[in-house]
Amino acid sequence: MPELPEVETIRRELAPRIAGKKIKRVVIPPDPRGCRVIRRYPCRRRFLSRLAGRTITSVGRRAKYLLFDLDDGRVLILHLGMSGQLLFRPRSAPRFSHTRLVIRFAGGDELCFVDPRKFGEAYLFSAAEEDTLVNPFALGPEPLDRGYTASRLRESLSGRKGPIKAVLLDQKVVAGLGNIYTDEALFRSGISPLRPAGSLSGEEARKLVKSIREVLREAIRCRGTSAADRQYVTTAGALGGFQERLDVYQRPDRPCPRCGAPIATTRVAGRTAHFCPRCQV
DNA sequence: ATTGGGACCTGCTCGC
DNA sequence: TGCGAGCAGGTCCCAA
Repeated sequence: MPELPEVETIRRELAPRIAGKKIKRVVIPPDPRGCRVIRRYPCRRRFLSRLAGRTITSVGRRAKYLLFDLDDGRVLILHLGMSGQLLFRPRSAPRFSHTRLVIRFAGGDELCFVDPRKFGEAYLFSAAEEDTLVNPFALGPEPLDRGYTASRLRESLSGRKGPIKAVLLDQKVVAGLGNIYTDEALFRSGISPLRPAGSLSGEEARKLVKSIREVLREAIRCRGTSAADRQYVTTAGALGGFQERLDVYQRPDRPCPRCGAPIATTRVAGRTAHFCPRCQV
């Protein structure tokens, strides 16, 4: 499940390889069952023809979204959804199954968007839209930005009665966290995923922000988490490394690394939450 | 306004 | 061995 560290890893790999490259053509392979990868754009043909001939000037990231800035002022935005992979390779290689979108570059390389579960999304915003829709996805603050502080977090938690994990998963509150890193950050800060969000003390909010930042930075250093299903890979198809360092995520019944109690699971906001029932209160 | 749950998807695992 | 049920979850949408 690509979350902030996985998307950032992909961005860092991609930027030096494709910045300055010219797009020859963008292709959507035929899919008899239909594919809705292009979102909020009225015409598929127009979407594709607008990209042909453009040069990618830089590759950015906002939360879990990859931003490809184009030389005409537009920006191509990709979200990997649940199962999305972006694979960079020579065009001569045989096409992967579940390929939803292919960006072919002048010179022969291509970037393949492979996405079995079809939750991935592609957007094309114009310069004018960028001006007016500064934040088209209503995303909250980036947790790794300097301006992201405990008081900022506490402000957004105040009065909220929902479980803290559900609130952290809300991209309007803080942008870029998913199921893996909310579990890991809550474990590190000793807070139960079920705690009412508004009940966190200032000290707990401080610890939580510190844990969120630490776990995200470590995961980026490890090039992301390839969990049990191995759905996340880097642009070269390599696995990440942070799965070796997970304390609680996908470790039910295994001993808590801090106290040895068996890791428990529960259901929060429709997802499985993993936590230590002794350390996290 | 906030919160919970279903829909969207497909591949995989599990139990019978 | 085969089959269906259940599960995985990021985001959107609707209802309470």
